[in-house]
Amino acid sequence: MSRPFYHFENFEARNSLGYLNKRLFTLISQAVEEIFADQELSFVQWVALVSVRDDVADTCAGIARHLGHDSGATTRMIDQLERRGLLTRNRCKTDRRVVRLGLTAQGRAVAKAMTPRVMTFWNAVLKDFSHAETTQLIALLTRLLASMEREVADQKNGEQEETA
Amino acid sequence: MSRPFYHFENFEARNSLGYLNKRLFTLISQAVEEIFADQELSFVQWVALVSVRDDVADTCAGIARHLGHDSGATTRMIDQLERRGLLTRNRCKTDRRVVRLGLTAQGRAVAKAMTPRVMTFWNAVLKDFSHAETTQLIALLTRLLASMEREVADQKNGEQEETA
DNA sequence: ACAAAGTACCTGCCTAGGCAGACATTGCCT
DNA sequence: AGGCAATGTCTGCCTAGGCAGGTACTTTGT
Repeated sequence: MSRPFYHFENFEARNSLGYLNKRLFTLISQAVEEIFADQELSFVQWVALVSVRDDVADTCAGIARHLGHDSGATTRMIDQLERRGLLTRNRCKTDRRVVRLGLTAQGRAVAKAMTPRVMTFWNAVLKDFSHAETTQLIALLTRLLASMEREVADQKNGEQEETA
Repeated sequence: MSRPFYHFENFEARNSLGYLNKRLFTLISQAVEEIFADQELSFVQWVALVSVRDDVADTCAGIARHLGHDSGATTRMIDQLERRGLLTRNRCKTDRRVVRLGLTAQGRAVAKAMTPRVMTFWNAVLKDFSHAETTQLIALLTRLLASMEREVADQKNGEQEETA
């Protein structure tokens, strides 16, 4: 364990990863919802669509894990995508608990049409960043994410030991 | 404008700032709410408290801007903090639209008691990061935030021109 | 073979935050 | 002075997501 980074002198909002992340999340959400507004598609719905297309997740539970969401909320989100004909549900034959998701032709078309919009948006936001800087930012965030996942897992284990 | 960073080959979830930020936000929220659970305090309530204490914002509207939140939601959040005796509302004498916020002794105590918890948490998450890396991550995120704010402002101006 | 635990899905309930609208007050501009 | 936009605050209404519970199914352990 290295010397702690935060201490009472340097710990303030502008300097805090929590605050920066929260603020970024709010702004990104607003901007991205704007991008999808004419398709009445939300950011998480788009992530769900792309996840299914790219075989990252093909079940409700998988998408919920991927997004770090509640499985109940995910069911309802998928309901909407299904109702609008962007994807289909199919009860799995070999494991009858599972409902497998698949894109419809329309779902595929929407995902394809939206991708360049999102890319253009991000390239505009990143226009003053060198590729090296962007790459490094992504690398650091990826490490932070992994570290957070470990931390949350540890918290959970701690609780289980307490109750045991 | 530099060469665009994202193109069809490298644009995927694990690589996307939007996805990374969203995922981090979810995990950070869970972890931080956990930290405050015994005080029945949420992350945004804590930010509000600290904002008032440090003179970053002393009105509902100011806190709403600071957090990038809706002013209606902020009113209700402040209601809770007031009801629990952590801060007070005072109608401003010179500008009678404004309600000035101030911490109570209890609010000050809570803010003081929570700070080390949050610091400890972040230091644990960052234990595998050198100070140089953390500093750079914060710097990059700060630049990204500024860039996002410009982008959102531009979007808004664009809309206004359309309707005009 | 069978009980127990775990997993996937779905449903009601609750809360936080966004949006639109109302009101009071202030500042600006003619 | 008088109209009018802008600001701060607050209130209903709506939606998304968390939580708890219930059912169906599968896996694991005895």
